[in-house]
Amino acid sequence: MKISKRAEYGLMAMVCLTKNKKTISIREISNIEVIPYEFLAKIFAKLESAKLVKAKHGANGGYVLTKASNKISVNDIISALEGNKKTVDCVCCQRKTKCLAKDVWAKLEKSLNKTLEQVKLSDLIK
Amino acid sequence: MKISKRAEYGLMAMVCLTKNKKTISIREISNIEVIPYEFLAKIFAKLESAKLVKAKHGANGGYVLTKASNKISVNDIISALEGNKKTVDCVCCQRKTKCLAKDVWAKLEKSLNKTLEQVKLSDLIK
DNA sequence: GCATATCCGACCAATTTAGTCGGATATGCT
DNA sequence: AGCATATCCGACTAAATTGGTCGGATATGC
Repeated sequence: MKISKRAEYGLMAMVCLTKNKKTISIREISNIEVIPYEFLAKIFAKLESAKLVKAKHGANGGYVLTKASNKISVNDIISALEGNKKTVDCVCCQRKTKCLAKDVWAKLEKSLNKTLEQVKLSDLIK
Repeated sequence: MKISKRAEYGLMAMVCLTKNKKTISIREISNIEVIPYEFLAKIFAKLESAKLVKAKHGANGGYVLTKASNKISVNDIISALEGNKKTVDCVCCQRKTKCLAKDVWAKLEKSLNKTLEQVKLSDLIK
């Protein structure tokens, strides 16, 4: 039950992006936040395919947010970066044994999403 | 952001224990729930040191709950079994960079605990 | 056309997770 | 007492995941 470095770095980078407003390159973010460059590049690839950021190739290029920072939630970012969507894929369910444990995991995931949904990027730069 | 098999099996086993009321051996639970015996034994070792179950050695031995099933929450079980207490140990905090991300993780953990705390073992056998 | 960017996939090392094995210890039953 | 049945305990291992690296292709501004 741990958040990955990928997600953690991703959030840091997104906050960094929010602060800057302008296009900023991975190289710069990598320097500012002390995140391994290549790793950060992969993170941004995912953020882009989730349409949270937009790339600009070539010199003076980099990334910008696609939306206003108060329209992007932490949940958007985490879900884009965490590979495993489900917190549990319940073994007992696969077995067709009636099991209320499933409901616990569903509830857990729901409350998790809700909590992260409430926090917007704009809340993190104050 | 995934619950471990250890925790999942642990919850299943605890539900099993709740249903039975009497002392039941790991071997039996292992058969009923189709959980590898040796692995389950290790899970129960942890549950015991968290004082959620009590062991009885020797023939006709096994485990029993130490408390009423409505006094044991899913959170008790999960925390006993999940090694990593913190969902994130924030890199930016170690760097003394002011960072509001930390608050997000704290909030996340809090809501997680709260959600799991609300569900008692007794709720899962209805 | 060159420097600066993103893009993309293969690769790798360290850690964690899930599971195994062997044996010690405790206890009920005949 | 002796045996079967339990928990207990630590070392070990295989597979998966995570965090990170490398090389090169593609796009763009100056």
